[in-house]
Amino acid sequence: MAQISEKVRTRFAPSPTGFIHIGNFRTALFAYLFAKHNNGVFVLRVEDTDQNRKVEGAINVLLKTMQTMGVVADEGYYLSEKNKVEDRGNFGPYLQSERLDLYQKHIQDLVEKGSAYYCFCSEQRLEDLRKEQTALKKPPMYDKLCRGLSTTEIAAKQEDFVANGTRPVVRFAIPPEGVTTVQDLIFGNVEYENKLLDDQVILKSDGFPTYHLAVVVDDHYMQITHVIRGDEWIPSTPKHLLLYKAFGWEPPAFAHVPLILNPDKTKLSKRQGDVGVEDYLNKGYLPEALINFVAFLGWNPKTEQEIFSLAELVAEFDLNKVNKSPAVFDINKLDWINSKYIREKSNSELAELLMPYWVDAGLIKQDEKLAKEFLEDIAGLEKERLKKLSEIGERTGYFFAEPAFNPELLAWKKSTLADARIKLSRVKDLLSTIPDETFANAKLLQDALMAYITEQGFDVGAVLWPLRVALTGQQFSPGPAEVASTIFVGLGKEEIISRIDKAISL
RNA sequence: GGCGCUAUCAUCUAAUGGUUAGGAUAUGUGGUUCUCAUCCACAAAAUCCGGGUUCGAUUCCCGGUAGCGCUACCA
Repeated sequence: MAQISEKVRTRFAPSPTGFIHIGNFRTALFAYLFAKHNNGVFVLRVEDTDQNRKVEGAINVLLKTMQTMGVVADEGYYLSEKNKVEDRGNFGPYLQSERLDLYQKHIQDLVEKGSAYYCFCSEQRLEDLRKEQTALKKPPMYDKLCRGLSTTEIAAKQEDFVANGTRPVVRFAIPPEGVTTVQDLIFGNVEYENKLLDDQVILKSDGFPTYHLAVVVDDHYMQITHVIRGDEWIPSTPKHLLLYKAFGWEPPAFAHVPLILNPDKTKLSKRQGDVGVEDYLNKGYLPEALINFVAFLGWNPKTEQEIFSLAELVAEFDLNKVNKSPAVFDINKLDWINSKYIREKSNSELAELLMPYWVDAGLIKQDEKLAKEFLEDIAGLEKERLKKLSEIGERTGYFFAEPAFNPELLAWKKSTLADARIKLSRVKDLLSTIPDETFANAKLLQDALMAYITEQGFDVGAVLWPLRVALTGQQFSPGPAEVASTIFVGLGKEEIISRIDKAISL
């Protein structure tokens, strides 16, 4: 067991697949929070033992995502200031494919101790065996055929393999009897009968170790004190424990985190929407919102506070408060949290965040220079309406191009189109008497408008509705004074007058 | 098939051997309002089923059911 005085070391060990699954990210976040809460170290190591699944440039993407999320490793891989993949720490290399010698040495060690053995069975035999077992409704397991091979038999088979240019795999010899108990910080004790555990392959024929061997060796040498990982690993944990025992090592503490589910309660998968952290980032969910949301899937502080910064999470996080039951990923709640964070941004921060989405929507050209003030004003108007950044395009098109709309829309529900036109021309007259300083301030402009409406004894809606539609072409939008003031700032008073003229003559 | 895990409103969850089972999101209604959004108020909404233990079980135990995970030379 980990001593209290020992420095906590946790790790995130993704495979380089090119994106970070939201469930993996949450696990990484928990590992990070736990380490930081205990003044420990958070390590990032890359598990690339499956050469078939290797994706070019994946580590870069991975680190970039971690960095924008603000969850950066103290040790292992990180992204340098020049966006280069670098590593740091005393327990490297942090890429498993660069640690092959270490694994092979330990596998050899196990073979010599009799805790592991060469297996010469062909894939065909293994497949047939599995089919047969399944047909008989028996659990598919390796039948340990090679476990009893004599030294001379092994030598002979080795020779055949060498002649064919192939290599045998190595399997871990599970003790035939006894019970292995996983003591999990979240799930409690889970018992497994050894005889039900399969003799797992630990060295593949391509010379790479499997996950099971590599994870144990690495966690040991990297001095990981708490293995925090997804709960799909619980069933393999007894094998890992037995491996620690075979090596004569003290195992770390384990904390398995429950899964994240689709709304239909299946394991969160690509088929039912986005699963990559990158996907959500691209849609305009803010990193802090994503972190806040994901942290609350399976964990909560047991108070009524729901909005937490990363620093607050570090202060509050406690593995004891992690639930055992899986949680459904509820996009509505994410939207709500995201909109809360959007509202907390300053107009200028928000305008900057919004820029790529305006470009994306074709409203602003890549290197087009627009008045900062204009964009900030627009950002301010939309701030409390946006659920995610990507919505900005469809909401603000009228600021960048004259709106086209059906004239019928000009008619307020309690009035008529003809009346709308009359009101618009009256408003136009009024606006020509209003000084620029008033235009520049939405509040003052609103006051001026209201004063006029009251003085004339008009219905408020009979004036504001058509004016708003004339300016925006939209059924729903921010108020006319706010919009007019923003148009004034970005496009000038003439644009306002021209839109009103246009609406009158439509 | 085997092994394992899980089970409170639609969703995220709180709480408890005795409570009107609490909050949040989403939903609905009303207020504010030219519209939308915000904001405010209100409403509807849950302890999977069956046994046991107990004066009393949503809570503890057992069984069932359901869901999920694992069952690879993938992680």
